[in-house]
Amino acid sequence: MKIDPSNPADLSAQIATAIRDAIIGGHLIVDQRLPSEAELAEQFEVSRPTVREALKRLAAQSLIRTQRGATGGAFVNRLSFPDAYAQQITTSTLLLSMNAVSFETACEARFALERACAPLSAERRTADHLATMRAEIHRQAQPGLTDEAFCASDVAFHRALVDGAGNPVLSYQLAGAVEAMQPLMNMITFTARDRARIVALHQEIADAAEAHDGKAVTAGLTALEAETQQLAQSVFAARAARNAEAAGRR
Amino acid sequence: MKIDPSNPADLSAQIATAIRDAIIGGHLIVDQRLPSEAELAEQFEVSRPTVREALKRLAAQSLIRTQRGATGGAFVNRLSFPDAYAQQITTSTLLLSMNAVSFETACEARFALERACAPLSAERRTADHLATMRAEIHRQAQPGLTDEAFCASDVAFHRALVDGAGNPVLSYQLAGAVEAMQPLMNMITFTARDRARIVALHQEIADAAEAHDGKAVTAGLTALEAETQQLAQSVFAARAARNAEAAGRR
DNA sequence: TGTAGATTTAATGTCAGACAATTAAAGTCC
DNA sequence: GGACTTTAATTGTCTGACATTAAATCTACA
Repeated sequence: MKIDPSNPADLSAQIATAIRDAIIGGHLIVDQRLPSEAELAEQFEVSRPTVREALKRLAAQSLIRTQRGATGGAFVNRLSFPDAYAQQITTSTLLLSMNAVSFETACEARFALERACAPLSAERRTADHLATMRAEIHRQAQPGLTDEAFCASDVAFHRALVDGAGNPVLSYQLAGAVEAMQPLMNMITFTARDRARIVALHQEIADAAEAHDGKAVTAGLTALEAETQQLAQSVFAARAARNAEAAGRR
Repeated sequence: MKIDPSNPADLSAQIATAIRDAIIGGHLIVDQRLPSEAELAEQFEVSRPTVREALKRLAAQSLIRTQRGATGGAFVNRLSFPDAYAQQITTSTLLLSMNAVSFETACEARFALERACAPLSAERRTADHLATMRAEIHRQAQPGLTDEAFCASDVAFHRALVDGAGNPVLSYQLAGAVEAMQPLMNMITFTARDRARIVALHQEIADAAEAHDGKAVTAGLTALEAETQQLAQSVFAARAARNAEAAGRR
């Protein structure tokens, strides 16, 4: 494992890449201890701070963990599902917020992916998943709920639906799609009538899931997508009109 | 923006979190320059190496980029789709390889997600996407292709299908699901007959996409999933039998 | 002999100060 | 006014040191 000192890239980036490749390539296995920082510095012929910067890069991606003390050091970390969820969500959220992705595009992607889970979830959902969905529906129907709380409950409902598919890989992939929508959804103000329509559709979906009717779950999601898209469109149109009017008065 | 020196977590981790939150929360906007390392060190009341470690953590997640020179410094980075793809793929790949996820589970998730793109792709695919799919099918039919090359072409085919949906968010989400399967697929040896069946199904899918027939694309993917699952099962069963026999001889 | 406590040791975490490399801007000369 | 030089600011890297942590080892005493 060597690095190229003539490479214009940072030494710490090169070292991080070298170690990352070793992990991905299976040369370093889970829970294996890496050489100490001093040893790595010697191996790569750089100073300890440079090695440390490389290790911090890897730690930021949950590829390694460090322990202090006599038998401490850096260890190859088993990337857990929760860690992967978290990374997936921040990446997706930032991607959407920084790239002027239209609500329409994001919403379409989200519901398309969610429909992918519908048949599996209808088949396999447990009583637990169903109970979560019902509980969230109940919360959503309460008056006086803030828009943010309503959105958060919406996310919880959909996560329960997705988790019902009993496929952790699917849940992981969907986490980003569902959670990253939340900031976009928070831009919408929901009237009581809007909420009632959404709650009714959630009810429909939960009923279909209870009846193990995958087709009906899919249909419910499609209706919910249409409802959401339409709602967003009208909210954005109203906002644009208000802005235009304000500009006219200036 | 302050940190807690009594917190047991690394100072560099705390600083990285503080800056990350500022970016996510919109207090730091894209292309904005962060204070210089020296200034950050003063603000947070830590040394420059500690600040640098924090910045490297953020750089590892593509949240910032750094420039040397007089007007250089750390800048909030616009998370590009390619960057997000790359992160998504490494995370997904590691998640699968480190967590003993069964081939069955991963395969199910992949095809479920891909079916989510089928109707959209059938509707919107351009001639370009179709051409890519045809080209990959042609490559897959060539004799003498290594298993790895066959798998790589398979991935390219499916990416073209997914990209055909014309939704970058969808493409991004799928990147992980499709690419992360490749290491698992590479564990399979394909006989000529296996390949022929897969190529035939790809042909079917491409034809359906050309005819804008979303249902047929979905059906093709479902058939391909069944084929893949069955193939994997028989390969793994054969391997297990061989191992058992070898153990018996010992 | 066994165990509780003290000591040692090896590792990461942090700091201070310095120099090198890079790059844009300011200054200078023709 | 344009080409060249100088300057200044910033990141990249190095050296050496000390602080902190936690396991392993040693020691004293019952």
